[in-house]
Amino acid sequence: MTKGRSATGDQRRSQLLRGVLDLCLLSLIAERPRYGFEFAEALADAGLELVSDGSIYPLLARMERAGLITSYRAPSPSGGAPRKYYRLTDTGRAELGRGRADWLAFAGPVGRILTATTPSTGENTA
Amino acid sequence: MTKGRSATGDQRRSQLLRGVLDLCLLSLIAERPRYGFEFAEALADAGLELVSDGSIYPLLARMERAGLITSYRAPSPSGGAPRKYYRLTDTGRAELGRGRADWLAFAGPVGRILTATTPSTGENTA
DNA sequence: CCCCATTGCCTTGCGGCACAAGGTAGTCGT
DNA sequence: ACGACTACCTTGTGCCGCAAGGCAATGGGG
Repeated sequence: MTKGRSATGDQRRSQLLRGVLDLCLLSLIAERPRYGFEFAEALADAGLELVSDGSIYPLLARMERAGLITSYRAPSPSGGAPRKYYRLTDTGRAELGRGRADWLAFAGPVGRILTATTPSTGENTA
Repeated sequence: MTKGRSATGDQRRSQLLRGVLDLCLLSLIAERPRYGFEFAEALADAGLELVSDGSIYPLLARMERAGLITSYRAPSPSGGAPRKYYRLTDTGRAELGRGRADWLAFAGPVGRILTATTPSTGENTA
């Protein structure tokens, strides 16, 4: 119990990921070609430890179908099944640009709303 | 002619709202008691013009059922149907505090991922 | 008085998506 | 051969924002 995130916290994080997880993957691919297992690790490195591969693979498939990314296979250097690497298309790069703008246009106002109030736990003057 | 936002952009914004819309409402209520119609307006003022009342009322009902807020009715000063005002409970205030922390712990890493990449592939969007 | 515009609240059906759990396949050490 | 590990993919579930539409109360005009 000490270690785990609260159930409600986990649930909120799941919801928060929506609409932005695809952009994160796109952004990570933009740096260099990546394969599935890498993403969860990279996201955890960035501070988002919660993303399960059951969310990532379907999303990658969707994005490939949408023409945002392409894939190719390569043998795993560490032994095991071959990896499936993804890289960006021009369409994907454009989408990433739009998405970044959308995120900024969203996170700004939200942050303002959430911090604009007096965050005191004191009594309200109702 | 499109009226400004693209369909895909609207959809992303819908997804982005998840997990944070309840916190925004909570935060707005924390300032002072509010009624339904006010929220869409307040969110638009903050820069989020997209939220429809079909999202807000069910959410308010859910939060009331969860014990985060309470409601009372008061006649409308501008004529028309009576308003239903909401105010925070202690539980709601606690949830708001937790939510703010969750948001910060989420928005930070995401912003870092989305801006950390070197957009070296070709042009720079300066 | 009746009608209707305005204000305000609520419901239904829909669709997208993260997730948990489980399954498949390739490679290696023993 | 067998298990362990790496890696990829699928299914079922539940949440929640949204569009569209409907109900209730108030007040003004014909």
